[in-house]
Amino acid sequence: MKSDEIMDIALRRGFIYPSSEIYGGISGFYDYGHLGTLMRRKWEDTWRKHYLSLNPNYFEVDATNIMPKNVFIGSGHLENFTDPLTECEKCHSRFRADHLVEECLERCAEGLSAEEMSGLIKESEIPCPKCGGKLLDVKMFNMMFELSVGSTGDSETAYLRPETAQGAFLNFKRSFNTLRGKLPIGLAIIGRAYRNEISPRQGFYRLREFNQAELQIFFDPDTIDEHPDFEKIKDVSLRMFPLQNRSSGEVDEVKASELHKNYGIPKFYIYHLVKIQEFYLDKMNFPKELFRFRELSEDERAFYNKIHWDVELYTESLGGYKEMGGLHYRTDYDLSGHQKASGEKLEVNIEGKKMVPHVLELSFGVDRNFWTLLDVFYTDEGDRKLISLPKEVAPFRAGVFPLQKKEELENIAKNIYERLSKWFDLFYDDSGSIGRRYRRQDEIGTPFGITVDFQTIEDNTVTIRERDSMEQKRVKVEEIWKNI
RNA sequence: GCGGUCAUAGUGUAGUGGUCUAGCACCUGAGCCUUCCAAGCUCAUGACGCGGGUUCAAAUCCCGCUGACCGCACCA
Repeated sequence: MKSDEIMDIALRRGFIYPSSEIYGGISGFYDYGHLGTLMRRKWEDTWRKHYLSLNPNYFEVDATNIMPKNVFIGSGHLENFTDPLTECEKCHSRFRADHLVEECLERCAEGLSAEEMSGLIKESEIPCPKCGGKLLDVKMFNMMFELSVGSTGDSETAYLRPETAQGAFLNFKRSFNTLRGKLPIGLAIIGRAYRNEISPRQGFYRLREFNQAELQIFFDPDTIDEHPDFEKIKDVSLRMFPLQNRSSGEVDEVKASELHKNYGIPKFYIYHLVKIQEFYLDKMNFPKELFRFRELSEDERAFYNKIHWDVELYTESLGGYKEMGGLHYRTDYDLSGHQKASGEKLEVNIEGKKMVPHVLELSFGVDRNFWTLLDVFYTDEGDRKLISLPKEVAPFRAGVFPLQKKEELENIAKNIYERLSKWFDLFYDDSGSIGRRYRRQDEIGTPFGITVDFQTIEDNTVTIRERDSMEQKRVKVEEIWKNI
């Protein structure tokens, strides 16, 4: 299976490892090895460059992973991130208690406490939908990791953040002021988030501790149907998978301008769809057939997301199209929620116009994107395994090799390695045959091999070997940097 | 959480109570050879997931834990 082959390389070469492995590991947690760390950092750098350059008023900020309980009352996570579960006494199947109450009693279960739901289930004698057995008391299961901050006597309940986004909302007011009161402003956060999944499956896809890269754009809702650069992108074809295509499975290619005209999606939203697609197709080189925007139905999306399309990539090892990110129009849900819960005014005043800005969220799961790069670009040619990673995200840009282990060649090669290392991540290797060393680099996605041979001594040229074609060309040492 | 299957070097595996001081292949390291694509030769490193039990004796049988995989449920 492809996921086994990728995991094999990942473990053997140093991309990812199970966390706390020497103690037996822990489900849903992975560590990054030396190659994985290089690669993830490069993915994040590429992400930064791409999304922060969309507007001079977009910046990266950073926020803590631990936040006090009240934050999550304001954000709605304490209420909405909690699932009421009930278990069957007989067959031990577990069910969402609120869903059962809604289905069986045809009443709204929103806002009911665990006790109220237990009472309703007992009164109405709702049986186990599977075996008809008796259902036990409802227990609240919250997906957030709970912590107590401070010494036990006066400790305060806090949580590990379940998404990086909250940091941007909490810092909105100060950021807005320090960035001199302009809209739109964008606050990006790249960092860890935590969800206590009941049972994480699919290896690296659903993690309990994971990395997110998110950009929260705060804008004036009256301007949602305009974008200064819309003209430039109006003819771009977007790969859309709207709700009505669910049964056919077909992806429509729709021009940005038509998306506006025929589907009524606002221009500000469309502009960012275009930029996201550009990131995946042009920066990450994914074949366009593997990419699509998937529209979410009302019950799939969070209630506060007014418009929600997921970014999906076809990932063989994960069994089909999988969510890599999303573009969420969150309205003023977050800022208004925090304004209400904190008592702090989060509305802004621009030239006499008072408003709570609306939020467009670009949200990406870093680890999933990382895994999918390995999946999509991995090829087993039989006698050669390679990962055709785009050079921007490959852990190493090039390998530097002396053709043979001879001092006169090694000296030149080491010298090239040292000089170019200021600009590129390189890997120096002088052991084994030259072919073996090329193959080793192919397997970890290194795009180029720079080889010092006997001709180098005479005319100061080296060969540069390209990973995918295995073709070589001879260039002057001073011009290597232009060719890799 | 439940049910099923499983756990031996970095990876893939052999091993069915004593022949295990745990075999093999690939990988890795040192050396020889080698003027560009996994060649060859020599040598070397490295493993029974963790904890308990049964037994004269456990990689092997039993129990618990942890983890992986597959179903069910869960997945703002």
